[in-house]
Amino acid sequence: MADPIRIMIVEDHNIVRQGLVALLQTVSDFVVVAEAADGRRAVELFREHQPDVTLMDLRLQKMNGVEAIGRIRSDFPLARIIVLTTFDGDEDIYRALQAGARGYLLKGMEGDELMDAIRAVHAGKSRIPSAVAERLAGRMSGPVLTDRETDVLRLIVKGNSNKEIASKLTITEATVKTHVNNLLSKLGVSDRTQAATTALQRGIVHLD
Amino acid sequence: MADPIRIMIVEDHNIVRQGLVALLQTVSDFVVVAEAADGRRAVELFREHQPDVTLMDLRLQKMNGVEAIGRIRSDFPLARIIVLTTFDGDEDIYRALQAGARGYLLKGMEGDELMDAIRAVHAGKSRIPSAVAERLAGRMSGPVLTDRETDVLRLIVKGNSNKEIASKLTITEATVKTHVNNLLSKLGVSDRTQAATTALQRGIVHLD
DNA sequence: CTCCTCCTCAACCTTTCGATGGACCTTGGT
DNA sequence: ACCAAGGTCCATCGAAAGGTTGAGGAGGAG
Repeated sequence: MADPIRIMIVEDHNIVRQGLVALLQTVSDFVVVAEAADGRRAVELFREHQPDVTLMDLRLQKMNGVEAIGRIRSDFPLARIIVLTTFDGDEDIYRALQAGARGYLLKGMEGDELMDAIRAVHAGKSRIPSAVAERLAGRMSGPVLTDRETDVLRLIVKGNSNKEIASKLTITEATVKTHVNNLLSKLGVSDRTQAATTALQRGIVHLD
Repeated sequence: MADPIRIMIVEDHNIVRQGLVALLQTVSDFVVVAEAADGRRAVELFREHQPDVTLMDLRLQKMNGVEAIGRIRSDFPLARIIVLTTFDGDEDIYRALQAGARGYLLKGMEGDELMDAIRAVHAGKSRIPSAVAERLAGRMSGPVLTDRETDVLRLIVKGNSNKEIASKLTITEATVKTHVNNLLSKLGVSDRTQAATTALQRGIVHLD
């Protein structure tokens, strides 16, 4: 038999992570060599163990999954990382793949698919389920928010008025209104409350 | 050795559920007798297997966890159910305990605590971590939204204007404004967008 | 019965939003 | 060098939202 696949698991919910470990240990050619509960620790442990495949959730303490992927890949460009998350919205999928993830799995999938994906990614392939790929395509076709618009959107979600946004970005309220207008049309909604909820739904911003 | 504790797991994410099963199987006096991926199935399987302890997530397809708990407890008042979730906000904790849950655990806790909780609840005790209990106390002290206010809040989160809300509830816009005003002061916010985001954060309503 | 809460509605006023049109500037392609 | 495009910026105006006060009816608790 070939060498086992050495796996690192990055997941902030202890019970879930321990469950994943137990699940993967039931497969003879998998061995979990490291576990991390947050992004910073993930980067450290990757350096130390250099696992064959890394399973990474995106919502993490201290450093989010996307940033952790980026840092790991900048040190180890061949790192094979699979995102394993509970669908955080189109935007997160896109950013994770941009950062260098080779696979993107949803926790709702079957354990078998997880095993397959680990083997596939370990063999140098990538693994994007069609359901995820479709969302990605949708994101591509849709309009992309500019940096400034994203700034404004983030402040809207936090409950700021246009005046407050203007103050925080040191621009006039009129300018904020322009950005808000562009946001609304790009997001396909008609007011800021809808903008906030769809931004959360699509994962463009998060509540912390 | 005593009889093993017969456990049912209700969790919509397959991978997480299978991980939990694998984790619990590592303990000799636990045996997982049923698994459900949604609330309806949970009620069916409880009838069929009548497990000693049920681990239940709250965010489920077809029937949410709170409703499933209520139905199970109406048929089996002695059912011992532990909520195992990723903190959905104060409101869900309250509703789950109201519905008859004996324990409320967060997925971020250690596996040991899960095992302890299962044994404690099986022995007829209850298990509410202090972190959860504090939030519960906070909820108690805070003002409680009326039914109508909750209706309005739900429609606000969906992005409806006051006029649209009035139409959908078949009341006048003036009345809607009254409810909105009461909502804002009860939630301690100053506009509807903040109301929407804090409602999501506190788990009073959910995005689907 | 009476008190209290909730739901309902109205009038009035102030502030905020959203829509529109146009300015300047940088960037990349011709 | 040019100009086309997109991003950021700003002003004005009508519409919507929020604040305030007041008030009537229905239903439950004491």
